[in-house]
Amino acid sequence: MISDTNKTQSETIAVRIRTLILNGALRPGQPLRQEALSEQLSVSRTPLRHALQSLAEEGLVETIGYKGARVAELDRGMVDDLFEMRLVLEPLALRSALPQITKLDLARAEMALDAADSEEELSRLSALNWDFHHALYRPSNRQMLLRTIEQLNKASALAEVIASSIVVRPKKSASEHRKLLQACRNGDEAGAIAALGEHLQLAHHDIRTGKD
Amino acid sequence: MISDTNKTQSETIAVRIRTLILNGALRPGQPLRQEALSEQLSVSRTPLRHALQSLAEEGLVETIGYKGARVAELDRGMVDDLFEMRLVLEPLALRSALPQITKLDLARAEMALDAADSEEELSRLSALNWDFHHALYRPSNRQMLLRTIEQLNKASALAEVIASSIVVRPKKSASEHRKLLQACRNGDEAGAIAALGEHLQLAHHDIRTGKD
DNA sequence: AAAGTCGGTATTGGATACAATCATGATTTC
DNA sequence: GAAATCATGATTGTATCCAATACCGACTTT
Repeated sequence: MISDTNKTQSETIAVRIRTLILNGALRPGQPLRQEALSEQLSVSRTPLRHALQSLAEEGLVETIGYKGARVAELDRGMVDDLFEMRLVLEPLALRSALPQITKLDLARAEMALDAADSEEELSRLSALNWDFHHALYRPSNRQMLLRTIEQLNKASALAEVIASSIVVRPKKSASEHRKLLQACRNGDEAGAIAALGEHLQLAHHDIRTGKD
Repeated sequence: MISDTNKTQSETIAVRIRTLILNGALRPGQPLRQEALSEQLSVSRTPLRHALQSLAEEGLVETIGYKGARVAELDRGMVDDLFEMRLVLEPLALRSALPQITKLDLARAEMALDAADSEEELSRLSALNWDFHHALYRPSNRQMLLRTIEQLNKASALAEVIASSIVVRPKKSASEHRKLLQACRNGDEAGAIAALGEHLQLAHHDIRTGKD
């Protein structure tokens, strides 16, 4: 998607750490020592700190001044918040996008679903999950809305990891996604909105039950 | 509110830059040279870059790899997004907060309003504006929701600066705020929600018309 | 013996020096 | 003469070193 030419190390490092978190290698609550991480990832502490800050603003890690950074812990209330917000914002984006959606967008969404079917790694799975949703919302051309939704999706990905609901989710998620995609193809706005709402509520439910 | 003891310079610098932006000293689109800013604020470039990154994640500045940072420019579509999101999320927070709101919260909200009446500086005004809204939403104890709303409010503050609607807004805003506060005092949920919706729509309208 | 204080160590935040990247203008080539 | 290329300057990103702060244990004092 984005050219790798401007590979500012801070960003690549942020991606790698995000991967570690979403794969469960770094568990929620675990402290992130700068020196250890920097040598493990073979970079200086400077870009590492930038990456940690980025992830902090994303909500994946919590950082306290002079004390350090930890992988974020999301309690049930936070997860409820996340999905309640997604449940009102994402239909908004979808409704705005549908009239302007192109075959290319739909193809992109389908590609993400196909790739997800044969993907095992959790971080890539959640990335593909976002690719799918993003493909459907992007035609709305509403940057601010999409930005906020993206943040919520990333945080949701962490919630799924915490809930360990990823073992069962992908299969169910796939069929829900297909149904949503089909409705979009048919230009069935009401059906698409309904499918999206269902999908989000099911995901929320599975995360809640899988949690504790 | 928060103890100043942990005054990590990055944060204090971020506050100062945010102040400069919200006061109009740094206009949207204006490039932010690291070296110039660092010597102007009497700090090294290291904490300055952290501050810029924070502001970037907040949406007040845009940063492009290896090219630099600029004060963010918000077009009409972005402003529309901001207020559409606020219009659905803030009533959510208010409704959750009202049942648990205390006299202390109401007093805090009123303090913010009183202080705003005699405040001239734009950045402090927008800070007080957020203090007021925050006081009403905080009892909901919904961290994620509040976090998102706070981001949207900060971006809205920048939008007001761009629109230069601050000259007229405060007066109107004040009465709207008073009405909202009174409804909260009376435990009138429906009235409070309505007042909040009105307030947001009026603010949105004024920013749109004042813009271009 | 308990509580508070003082010092040592580990870890983070900041300053400076260096490398990588981008932009601008001159120069060369067709 | 126009376009492409290369070199030079400006600006950002990164590494290393130093300072500030927090954590922890021993010691003193009552």
